[in-house]
Amino acid sequence: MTDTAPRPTLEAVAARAGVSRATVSRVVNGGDGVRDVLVERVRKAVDELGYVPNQAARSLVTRRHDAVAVVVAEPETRVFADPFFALQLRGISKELTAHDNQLVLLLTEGRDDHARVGRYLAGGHVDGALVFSLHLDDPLPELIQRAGVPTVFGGRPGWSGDRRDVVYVDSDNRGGARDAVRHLAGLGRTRIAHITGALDQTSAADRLDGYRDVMVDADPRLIAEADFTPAGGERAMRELLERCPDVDAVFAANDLTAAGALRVLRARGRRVPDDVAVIGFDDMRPVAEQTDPPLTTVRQDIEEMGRLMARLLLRGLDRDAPREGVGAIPSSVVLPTTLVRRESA
Amino acid sequence: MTDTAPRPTLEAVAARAGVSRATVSRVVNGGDGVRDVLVERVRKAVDELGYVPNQAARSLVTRRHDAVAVVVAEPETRVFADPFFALQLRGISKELTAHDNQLVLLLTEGRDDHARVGRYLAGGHVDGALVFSLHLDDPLPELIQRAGVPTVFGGRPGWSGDRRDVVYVDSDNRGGARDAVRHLAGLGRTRIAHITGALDQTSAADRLDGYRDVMVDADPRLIAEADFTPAGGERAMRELLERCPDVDAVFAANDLTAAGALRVLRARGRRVPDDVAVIGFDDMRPVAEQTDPPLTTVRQDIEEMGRLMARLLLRGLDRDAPREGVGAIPSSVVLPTTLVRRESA
DNA sequence: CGAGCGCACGAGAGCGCTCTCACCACGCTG
DNA sequence: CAGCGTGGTGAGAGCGCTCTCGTGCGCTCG
Repeated sequence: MTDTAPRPTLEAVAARAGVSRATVSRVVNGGDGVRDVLVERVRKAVDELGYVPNQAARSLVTRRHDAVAVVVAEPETRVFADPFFALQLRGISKELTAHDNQLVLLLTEGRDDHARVGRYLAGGHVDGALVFSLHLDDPLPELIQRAGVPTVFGGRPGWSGDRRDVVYVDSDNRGGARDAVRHLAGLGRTRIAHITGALDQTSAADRLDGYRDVMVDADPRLIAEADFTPAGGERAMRELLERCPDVDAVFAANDLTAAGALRVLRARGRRVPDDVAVIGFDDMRPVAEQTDPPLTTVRQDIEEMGRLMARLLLRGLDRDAPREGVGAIPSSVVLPTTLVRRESA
Repeated sequence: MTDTAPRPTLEAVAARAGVSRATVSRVVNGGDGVRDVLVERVRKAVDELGYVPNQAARSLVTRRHDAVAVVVAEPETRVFADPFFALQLRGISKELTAHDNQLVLLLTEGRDDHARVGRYLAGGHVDGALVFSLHLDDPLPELIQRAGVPTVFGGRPGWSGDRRDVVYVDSDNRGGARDAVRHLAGLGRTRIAHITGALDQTSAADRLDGYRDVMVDADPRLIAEADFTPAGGERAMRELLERCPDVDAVFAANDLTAAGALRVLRARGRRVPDDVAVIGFDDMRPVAEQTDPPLTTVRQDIEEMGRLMARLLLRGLDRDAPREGVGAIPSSVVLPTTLVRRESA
C-alpha cells in the first residue's frame, strides 16, 4: 500500500519539449493544428516523463467527467439472484471502455439511499446515468429524471408510458411471450398456463400481457403468480397442478422459474415435454442448458442490451453529435427476442 | 436527457451568507472553528442555493478522490457464472458508501485491457484499488502493485507467498476443506473423493491442500479436476464413478460443482447421502438449498469479505489513522469458515 | 512589391476549491 | 495599563488544466 509519487504536469512536459503548455495540451488532446515536428517532440517528452493528464483539473474546466453512473436499485431483490444484471453490466462496461468512459457503480439499499444517489447525480460527478429500476413504484427514476442528468433506463420504467423524453432499452417482452405461447399452441397444447414474474416489474407485466394476447379468454386459474425465482416457480407449479390438473403446457416468466417448475413436474411424475411442455424466458445458458430436459426458451441478448444502453447514453452526451437526422436524439430501443428450441417444448 | 443547469459555487454561498469563501469551505467540511451563528447562516445559504461542492475542484487541490477502483480480471471466466462476485461487490459497495467513497468498476477482458487498467490506476484517478485476481499467472496484480496504488486483493494472489506488503482478504479455504473432509470421515466414509475447482486459482488449490491434509495417503484417482462450474462437476463425477465405483463421499470445491455431481449421482441411481455423501463449498443459498437433497456445505461469508476488503483499504488510505498499534498498517485477513449441515452429508 | 490572409503557436485568464497566513478583536496576565 | 496569547475570520495564492485571443510568420494575390 505505497503512496503515489508526485506526477509530472503539463508545465513539466512543456518545459522539456521546449513549447508552451497550450501546445502540449493540444497534442495530448489529439494534436490538431500542431506541426508534426512539435507533435513528435511533445510525445517524446510525455513518454519520458510518464505524463498522465490530471483528470480533476481537466474536469474542472471542461465540465466533463468521462464517467457514467450505473444505478442499481435494491440489489437484494433480484439482481444478485441471477446473472441477468451481471451480463448487462458487462455489456455496459465494454461499451464505456471503448469510449474511454469510467463506470461508477451505485448500488442502493432502501429508501435512504435514494436521496444519496439523487444527491450524487445532481452533484454533477458523472456525465450521465444508466438506471435499472426494477419496481413499478420505485421513486428513484423520477428522482433521477428530475436531477437533470442524462439518463438511459434498463427496462421500461413503470411510469414512462406517456413520457416521450424517457429513454430506455428493453427486450420485446410482450412479443417474446406471444411467440412462446403460440409455439405451445402450435404443439397442440390447449391448457397453457403462465407462471408470472414479479408483477411489480414491467418485464413481468409485459410477458403476462403477451400471454394474454394469445390466450384471449384463458382460464384465469391458469395464471399463477411468482417472482422470477426457482422457489417461486416451484410454488406456482404446485398451485397450478392443484387447480388445473389437466394443464399441458407452462410458459414461465424466466428460466429460473421454469427450472423450479420442471423440478416439481418431475417430482409429481409428469413427463416433460410429453405430458407438460415448458418454455422459459431469457435463455440464460447455464440454467437453460442444465435443466432436465434442456429448456426451450425465449432468448434475449442481455449483454447487447447493456451495450446498447451505454451507446445511447454516450450518443446523447456527445456534443458533436448531430442534433438532427438519424441517431440524433436517442430514443428508446426495444430489442427483438428469438425462440430457442431445446427439448422441454 | 436534459442538460444540467449551472450550479452555485462556494463564492455564491459566501455572498449570500455574508461571509468569505474560506468560512463556507470550513462549514462545508465539518464546521470546526466557526461560530455557531455563522455555521447556521452558511448552512441556510447552502440549502437555499442547493449548493453541492464541485468534486473536481476539490480533488484538484486535495489530491483525494474519495473513489476506489474495483478491478475484476476476466469476467467471462467465472465471475458471471455464479453470484460469488456479486455478493462481494455488494459488501464492498456498502462499506464504501458508508464512508462516502465511490466505486469505480473496471472489468478487464484479455491482455490489452491490463495496460488500460494499469494506466488508469497509475493515472491517479482513484485513491486505491480492490483487485480480484483470479488466476495464478495473471500479470495484473503485479502491474497494479507496481503502479503504486494502495491495493487490497480479494483472495490470496498466487505470487504473494513471500510478499509481506501484499494485503488480501480470503476465506480459510484450506481449513474449511479439512473440516469438510473430516466431517465425511466422521460419517464413516473411507473412499472420499475430491472434485477440485479451477486449479489456477488459489482458492481451488488451497481447498485441494486441505483435502490432502486429511486424506494423507489418498488414492490419487479419488481426485478429479473441474472448474467450479456445474458442467465441470458433472464431468468430474462421471470420471470418478468410472475410476472408483466404490466412492462413498465427495467433497466438491464449490456448491455449483456439487450440484452438478448430485445430478450425475442421481442419474446413476446412487442415493445421497446413503450411498454417496456430498459436501460443497460456499453455502450459496439459492444453490445449496435448492439441490436435491439440500446440500451440506462449507459456509464462507462472502459479503463480509467484500466489506472487509473495503474497510482495510479505507483504513490504509486514512491519513489520520494511527501508524502504530492495533489496526495501524492493515495486514491480510483470513476469515473462518463454518460447516453447514443439511441433508447431503 | 505590398496588402491581406490563414495557420501555428504562446500568453494569460480562469474553472471552483482548499489551505496557509495575516489580521483583528478580544481577554488575560504581570 | 501595556503586552501577549488565542480563537475566529478573510485575503489570496495556487492546484493542473483548457480555451480564447492575439501575435508573428509565410504565403498568395492584386
